Amino acid sequence: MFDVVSSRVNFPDLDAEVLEYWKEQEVFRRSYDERPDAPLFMMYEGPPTANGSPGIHHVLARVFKDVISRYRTMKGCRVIRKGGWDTHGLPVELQIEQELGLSSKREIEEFGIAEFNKRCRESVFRYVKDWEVMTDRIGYWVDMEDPYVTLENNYIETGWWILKQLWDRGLLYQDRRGAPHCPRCVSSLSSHEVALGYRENTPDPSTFVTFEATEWLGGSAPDVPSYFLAWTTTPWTLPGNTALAVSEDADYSIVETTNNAGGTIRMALATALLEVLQGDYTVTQEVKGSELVGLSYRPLYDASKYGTPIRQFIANDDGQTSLEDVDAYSTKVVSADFVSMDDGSGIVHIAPAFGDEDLGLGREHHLAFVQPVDLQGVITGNYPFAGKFVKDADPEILADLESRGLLYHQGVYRHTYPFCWRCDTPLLYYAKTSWYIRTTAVKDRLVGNNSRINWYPEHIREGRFGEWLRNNVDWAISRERYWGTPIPIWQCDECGGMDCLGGVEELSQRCGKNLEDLDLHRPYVDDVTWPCPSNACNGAFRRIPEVMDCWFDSGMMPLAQWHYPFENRDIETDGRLPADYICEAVDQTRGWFYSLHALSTLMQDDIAYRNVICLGLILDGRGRKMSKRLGNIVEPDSILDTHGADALRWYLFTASHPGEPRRFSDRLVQQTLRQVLLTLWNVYSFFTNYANIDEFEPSQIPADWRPEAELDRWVLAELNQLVQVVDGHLDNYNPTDAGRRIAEFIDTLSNWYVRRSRRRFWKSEADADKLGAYATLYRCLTTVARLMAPLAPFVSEQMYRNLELRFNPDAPDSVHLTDYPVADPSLIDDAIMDATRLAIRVSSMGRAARSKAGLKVRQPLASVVVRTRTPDEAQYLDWVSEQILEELNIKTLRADGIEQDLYAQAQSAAGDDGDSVVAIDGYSAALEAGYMVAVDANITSELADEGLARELAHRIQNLRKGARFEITDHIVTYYQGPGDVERVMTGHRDYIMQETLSEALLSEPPAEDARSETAKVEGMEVTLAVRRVE
RNA sequence: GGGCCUGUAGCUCAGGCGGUUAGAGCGCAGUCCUGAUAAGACUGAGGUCGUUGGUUCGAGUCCAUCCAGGCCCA
Repeated sequence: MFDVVSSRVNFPDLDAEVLEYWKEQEVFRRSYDERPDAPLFMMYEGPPTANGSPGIHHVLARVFKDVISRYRTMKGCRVIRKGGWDTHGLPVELQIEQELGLSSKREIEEFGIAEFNKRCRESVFRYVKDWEVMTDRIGYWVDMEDPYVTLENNYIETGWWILKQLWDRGLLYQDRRGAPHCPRCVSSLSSHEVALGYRENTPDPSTFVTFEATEWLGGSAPDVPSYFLAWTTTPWTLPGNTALAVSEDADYSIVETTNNAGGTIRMALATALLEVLQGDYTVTQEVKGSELVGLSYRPLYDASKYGTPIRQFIANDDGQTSLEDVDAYSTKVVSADFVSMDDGSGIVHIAPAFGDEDLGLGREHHLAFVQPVDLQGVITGNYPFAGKFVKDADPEILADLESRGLLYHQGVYRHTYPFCWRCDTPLLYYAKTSWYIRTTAVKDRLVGNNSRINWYPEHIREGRFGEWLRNNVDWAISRERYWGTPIPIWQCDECGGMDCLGGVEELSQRCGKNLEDLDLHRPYVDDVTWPCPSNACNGAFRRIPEVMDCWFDSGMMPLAQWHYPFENRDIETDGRLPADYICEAVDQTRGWFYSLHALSTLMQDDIAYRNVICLGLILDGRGRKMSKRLGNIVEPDSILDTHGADALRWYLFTASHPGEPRRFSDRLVQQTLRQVLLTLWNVYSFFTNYANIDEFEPSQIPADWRPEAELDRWVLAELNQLVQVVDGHLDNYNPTDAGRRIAEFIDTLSNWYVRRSRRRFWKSEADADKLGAYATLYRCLTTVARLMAPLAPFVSEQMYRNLELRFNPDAPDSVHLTDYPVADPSLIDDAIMDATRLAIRVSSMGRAARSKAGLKVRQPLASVVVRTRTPDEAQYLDWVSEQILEELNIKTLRADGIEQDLYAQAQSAAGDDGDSVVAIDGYSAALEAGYMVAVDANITSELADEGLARELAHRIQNLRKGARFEITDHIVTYYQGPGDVERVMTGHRDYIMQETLSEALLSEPPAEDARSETAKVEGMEVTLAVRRVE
């Protein structure tokens, strides 16, 4: 006997039962422990930061990771999926800063780095429990008992080893760059972090400033005051100006105009941008940018007069440049290729201490370097506006220039500007030293290796990711912060000598102490020092203060999760490198996808992953991005508690293709549940109910059984084709189309196979046809359960256990330990699939024809005429006529040539209206795409009686149902009504008794204990009643 | 400003190489069917397939332009 399956199912309860079963049976562990020789399939878990509760977008990534892993397991692989936690980084620090009420680095240091980092460490695991519960609940199988954790010493040590390799190869270097800098956090931000904080329509001063020329075209000093007109949105950088840049090939104009005081002046600016001039002017000369190059001008603020040190880029012997102190500086016009002719004046103010392009230009032309702003964004020196925060200094600088007649024009410019995503402070571009990995050295390999990665969707490879790689710049890996992997570089505080350490043992040797038990984090690692080994030097080696970008942490997980090379050296060859599969959302293109790719190209010159699904964003029901700020984040819990995990998973898989953004709402999940899972469940419930009544058991199916009945052959053809298609889709990392195809099959199975086969299950005799029906439906259900197991692991497990495991103690304990179904091509028969599709279509049209003519299906009709489009189809029609006649409740299918005639009549009656139903010649005819189905609208009294008999049987059935009788209960039926009822009850006695399991039809008032109902039936008042026979 | 993606019914989505009258589900209105079904069937309303051009005998599909939205980057 099968377990009784109620059609009322509570999926969340079912989930809990299955989870319990998996736990008892240790199914997940066994899915890899019990197949030591199976080929490996590596899934890398992109580590989440557990410093917040998981949201629905985390569920999305996790179920996509899971579905492929489960599929590969069923295909016979041993799937390694080690969990991981990302535990370092600014987000963690920010949270603790807020909790402690700290607002600057100074306050953190006063509070104490040791205690601060201790709080960071604790906070990271605060939400781990939530994550574990969610992960379990959605059926994501990942090893959470032995995860990799980026804060562990072993993990950090692998990072040190990697940096040491790069150091030895000259790929790790320190450089001064213009980097986005947050003056509140006093730290550079990575490009990834900058991206989080762009804000549109930020107003900034649009400032046109004049720089007075000390030399003019022709060489001598000008006779009238002459200026270069430059534009900036950051007046606070003007004290740092040491050059002006023009575009060599562009046209520039010298114009004559009057200044505010009414005097005549000359100005140079780009011809293309003359429109920025305010009043009347005359163009006196046109020149190329190249002719302006080399001309000198007076700085707006001569640094030597305002107490700001002056340095200058000097060429070294090795072709590099260094900054050296100088007493004075000259300022001149240089050429640069980045000068825009779209806005400004075509002459760009250059301050090497700030922008990165400016810095580059400074190096190239050996410009002076003036830095009048400190890292907190405060103006230094003795400028009139010294001591102010840069943005507050802006108006004062403008006023000062105005008073000196050097401000040509000012307005407001709205543009997109980056703010610190943590604290909303506007970022400053600030030239300072950072550590870099020279990824540009392997740029060609980055691009080349990328071509070997299978991206889903494919366009990411050459599009977003390829574009990013082709524009690769060196990776800034240092952060002037506290909670992160410390950079293992020590420097002598006297002579500046440097050393990079590649492991704890190496460090122990260097300092002469056993550091095995040292916490490798700050501040402890900062206490490790040793005397400078250089003979002439009395200094000490101290660690540089920076920690690493946490993207480096996650990018090194392929090696660090195994503590390579200190342990597990065999990962080089045993298939654990590279990953077969990773999956994250598209925002990881420049995050984890890149850091994995960059590090494996640098370290192994190989790809880090073979296949990657890049998920689109998950949007709310109105199509907006989910964010804490908008408060539209959907909590997975409420969805899981109402609809269960499979419904949520199924929805996420099938709603749209992985790369597309997807809208999410409770309603859509519920729709999925009803349409797919509930439909399947009801087929399953139907099957088990009747199988139990008939005492059918799987062992009754002969080993060499083949389907004979048309319906069976058809549905098994569909099933085997489904297996082929679904297997292909999953093999191709496409759960979306796999799920959609399964859903289609479930719909067909329920609404045609079972619908048309019901009588075969009901009938009392146990013949070969009935066994065939059971064997067929059994096979469909068990196969579908396995097919959908990777997508909907809970319901498929439940079905598997009841349908298969229960009867076969030798079967694997879980559907997830079974083999994925393999199609039997010999059962795939295109002809029968086409024929049945025709039957479904004709039936649909027949229903339309009946409906239009008011002929309800319960009323039998004499005949139907069908016109098909091709002779092949006429053949098929013959084949499936029985299905059609039964479905439409019609006696005969006429195929005596009448169809052509009727079709012509119907067409002319329909006129221009292509698809329609028309009444012609006693028929009601439906037309559609060249087909016609015409039903005979004539109802003889004999047919009418038969219809009434069915109507009465139907009413009796409803009474049975209302009285909650078992399907197999026998009854006595009472009836009272006019002569028509009496006649039909007598004339169709056998039919009605058989349909309703009545032992007697009594024309008398019902017994007291009978369930009774009086109603109008086709205009007649009829009383019907049923009583169960014990 | 640059790159990538997306625009098909009120909503969510299908529409292999261009080819009869562009489809499904949900929702709405109505009718019907049902002893598996919280389901299902039928009818109806709802589409200038984002715009404008082009290629073609023929374009939702191919090309170009523009518009709108999204993501990423400046």
